[in-house]
Amino acid sequence: MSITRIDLEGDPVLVAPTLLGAHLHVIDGSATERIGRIVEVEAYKGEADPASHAFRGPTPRTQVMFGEAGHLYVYRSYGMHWCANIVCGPLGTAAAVLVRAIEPIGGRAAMYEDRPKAKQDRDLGSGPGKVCAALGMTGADGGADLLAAPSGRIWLCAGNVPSEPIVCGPRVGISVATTRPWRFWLDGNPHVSYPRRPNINPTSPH
DNA sequence: CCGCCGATCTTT
DNA sequence: AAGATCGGCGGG
Repeated sequence: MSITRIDLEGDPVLVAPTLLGAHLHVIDGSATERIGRIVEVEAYKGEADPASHAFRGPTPRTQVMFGEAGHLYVYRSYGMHWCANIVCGPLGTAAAVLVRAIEPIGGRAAMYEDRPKAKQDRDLGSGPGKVCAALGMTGADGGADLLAAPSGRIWLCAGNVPSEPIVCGPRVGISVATTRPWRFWLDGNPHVSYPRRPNINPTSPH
C-alpha cells in the first residue's frame, strides 16, 4: 500500500489498466473499514463514446464526470443497483472508469452482511452492482474526492503491482460501441465478472 | 455451466 | 422505452 500518486489525468483507455491492483477504501456506518482491490474496470470516453452516459453532453446526472479527475460518479442501474466510476481528466472531458469488480481485502464480514446472497468470497464483488453493495457505496457518495487524504469516508490508494497479467476485451452489457476492447481485468483472478469472456491481446486496446 | 427472464425505477 | 445488473430457474 504505497502512497504512490495515482495519475488520472489522461485518456481513460490508458488510465483504466493502471487502476488494476489499486485499493478502494470505505469507512462504513459502523466505522468498519472495507477494502477492495480493483481487479476489473471499463473505460468510458465521455462525449467521444456512444456508450458513455455523457455522450450527449452534461446533464444533472452526468455533471460530475465533466468535473475534476478523482471524484466518484455513482449511478443507479436498472432501478436497483448502484455502480461507481472514477472520473478521469482533463477537466471538461467526461472520461471515467467503471469499477466492475473487486477482490475483498478487508472488512469481509461487513461485506457479507450487505451481500446476503453471497456464498463465497468471489460472490462479493464480481460485478459493478456487487462492488457498491459490498463496499457500502450509494448515490450519496457521488462526487466524493477519492484522492483526498485518507480522512474522508472513501479513498483510493495505489496497491502493489499486480502479479496477474492484464488483459482486455469488449465492454460488457452495452448495446452500442460493443467492439471497443476497453474492458480490462487481471487474467485468472477469481473475483472478475464473467471470467469466461474472450480476451484480446492487451497491447493494443485501440 | 449456460441461457432466459423478471425485478424495479431513473433518465431521456 | 431503454438501461454500463443481478439472481433464480430450468435444461444439458
